[in-house]
Amino acid sequence: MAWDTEGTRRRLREAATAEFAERGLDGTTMTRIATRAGINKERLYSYYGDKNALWAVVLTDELDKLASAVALTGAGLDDIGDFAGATYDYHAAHPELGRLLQWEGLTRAPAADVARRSAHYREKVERFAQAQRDGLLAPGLDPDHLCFALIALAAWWQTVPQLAEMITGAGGDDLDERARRRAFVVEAARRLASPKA
Amino acid sequence: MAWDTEGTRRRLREAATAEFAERGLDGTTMTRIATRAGINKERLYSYYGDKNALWAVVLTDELDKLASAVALTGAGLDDIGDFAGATYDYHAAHPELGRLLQWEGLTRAPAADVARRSAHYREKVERFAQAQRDGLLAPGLDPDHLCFALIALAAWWQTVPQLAEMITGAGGDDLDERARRRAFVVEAARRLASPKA
DNA sequence: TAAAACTCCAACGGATGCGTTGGAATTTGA
DNA sequence: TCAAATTCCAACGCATCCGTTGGAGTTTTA
Repeated sequence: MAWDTEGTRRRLREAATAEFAERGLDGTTMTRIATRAGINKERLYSYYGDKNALWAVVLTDELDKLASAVALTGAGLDDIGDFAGATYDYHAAHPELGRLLQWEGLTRAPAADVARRSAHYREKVERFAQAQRDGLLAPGLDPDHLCFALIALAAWWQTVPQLAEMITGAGGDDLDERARRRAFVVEAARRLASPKA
Repeated sequence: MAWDTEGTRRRLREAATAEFAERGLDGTTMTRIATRAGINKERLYSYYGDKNALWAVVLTDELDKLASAVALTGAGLDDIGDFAGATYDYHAAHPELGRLLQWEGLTRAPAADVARRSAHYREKVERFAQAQRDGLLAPGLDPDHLCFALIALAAWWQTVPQLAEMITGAGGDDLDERARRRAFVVEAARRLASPKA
């Protein structure tokens, strides 16, 4: 059997991503990661250093995936709805990233990649502002707050799934409920941003 | 010095609330709680059992405080706005609750006090449904999803403060920004629920 | 063929945390 | 006055985890 060092690295990284998303930095043990990957613990340390370094690698990787995933194309009402829907879809399909960011936020650690993420969001806000000036979106709403609210609508479900289940009576694994939630998110985004009313 | 068992209980509970909100269930140590309260660890165990039981007590307490601070009186458009505003105010003034709920959301443990919390929310949802039938709220929106979205709008700021700061460019300790956020939440809630449009 | 790189395995030292225990003060109430 | 309750203190047994180490196979490369 030929060596596959890159495969070993990848399997370790994937196992670490899953474990970190599941249990956070504190709750994850290096032994569990190695066992999950089916690789010896010694390899884990020799490739990735200590636990904190591994955490940084995992988070940076997932942020890169996010950066190249969701885009805001136009700035009309339809685009707003699409954006909210796509964001909801991404979080529903990739709950690991949301969970990783939550763990990061709760541990009061300085957020990773602040500059790039800030620029990313400011570009979206500026697009909203322009759309407002063009009369495509409701005037009187702060575009930054609107942007933030759209993300809230899309991400809140994954953030407090227990609360979502208590209120709706169904879990996020229920496909029908998931579709209803998505439809609500899109409709709510449109109502929020609509220039009428 | 006279005994003050109730004070001892309270100090332990308050210390536990602060520590749990700060570090979560796993990250918190019983020794830290006792030290923070200035009370011996043995008292902590004799009063509250083990760590999980203490966690449940803390969470139930904080949810009770929220429930008695934020009431949904009527079901008209103004009441919806007031409800959203009051919820925002409470979370802004008591960020611990949001953090506790977030920790709970991240640990896959079954939520504490599910029955009572579910009943509490279902009562609100039912009120929304009735208001819809009366034509006071927008038809076509699932009342449970609407209820969930209102909480999202109010709580999301405290949940991901780093994200809020990246998007708005100001922190939650900025009083002007805080007022703008509150105004946005109230307005957004009204736009969401409004029967017009 | 020989050296270098990769992998597995078992076990260690040090640290931390949970929950408990035994003992000794102090205060309360009968 | 005396028993019960409250508090503090120090330490224990047990478990877990981190990060490392020494040794032994296997595969590649030179």
